[in-house]
Amino acid sequence: MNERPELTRNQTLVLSKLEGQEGPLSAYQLLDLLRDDGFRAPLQVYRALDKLMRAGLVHRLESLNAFVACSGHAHAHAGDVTAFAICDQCGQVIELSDRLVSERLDEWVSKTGFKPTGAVLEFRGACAACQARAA
Amino acid sequence: MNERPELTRNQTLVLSKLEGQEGPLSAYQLLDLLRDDGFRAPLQVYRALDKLMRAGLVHRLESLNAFVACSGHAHAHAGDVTAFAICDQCGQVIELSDRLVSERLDEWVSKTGFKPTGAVLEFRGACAACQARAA
DNA sequence: CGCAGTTGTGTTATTCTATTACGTATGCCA
DNA sequence: TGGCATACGTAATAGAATAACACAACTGCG
Ligand SMILES: [Zn+2]
Ligand SMILES: [Zn+2]
Ligand SMILES: [Zn+2]
Ligand SMILES: [Zn+2]
Repeated sequence: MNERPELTRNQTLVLSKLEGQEGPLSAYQLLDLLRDDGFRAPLQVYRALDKLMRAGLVHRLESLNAFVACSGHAHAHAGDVTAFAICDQCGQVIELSDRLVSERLDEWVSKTGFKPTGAVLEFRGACAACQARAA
Repeated sequence: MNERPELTRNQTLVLSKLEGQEGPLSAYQLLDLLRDDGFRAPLQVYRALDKLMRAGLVHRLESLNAFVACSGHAHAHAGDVTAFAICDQCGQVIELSDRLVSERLDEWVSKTGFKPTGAVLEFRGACAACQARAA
């Protein structure tokens, strides 16, 4: 479905930093992590992120102004909305995708006459591990 | 439920600008609109917005970095999640709130063990009027 | 081959968004 | 009166994203 396109050096570097990370990273955090690899300006990061997002390999978290590597198994979300559960304690992000939920949400919103083309669905709270830790 | 607290002059000014507007406004747009009323610095806007958001009178749209006056009738959303349908053509924002949808979403997310305390739900697309106009 | 079109790059500067820090004023209540 | 909470004004700074310009590499094509 979403064949991994050829990635350039910069794109590969950005993606690998995101993949080697539990939680999301901001563009400027990425920049700092990539200084040793020759990155000098924000635009180098943003351009790579842009490509990676269009390829579906990276997601942007609007409520954090940060980016995370896609964790969808075999790249599940084809057309379905993707939701994110962001733990405010440990920063971990869980990616959720479900055909049925997508359809129900679409239906709900469409009732108003609105025709959605995209959605931002981000839940904030505590992941299972952090709840256990707090108990 | 959410009795309107006493609002100060600055808070009243910010709220009235938002209420007299079809779509959302950024903090800096608000600042510009309020120069004649003596506003000089972003912080004056942000502080007022902060209070207004905590009072539930204003919402922040994460995907736009902008703010909109609450349009909930009689202040419906007490505990329920609020979703926003943002028209990318005309900028109008529709506020959606539904007990059943809230519960279903909560259920869905909770299945992973995640315990949500808040949510950002923003749909992008075209409102009914703009679809008609495009047809 | 020569050349246009596309994509990626590097650099600088600028814009837009949000917060920190510091000082002041005001009302409330012990 | 003194302490506390809330709001205010201003300046400086941090953080996020884009605009503008120039160059390199690759592709497809006449
Ligand atoms: Zn994904
Ligand atoms: Zn956690
Ligand atoms: Zn509302
Ligand atoms: Zn519209």
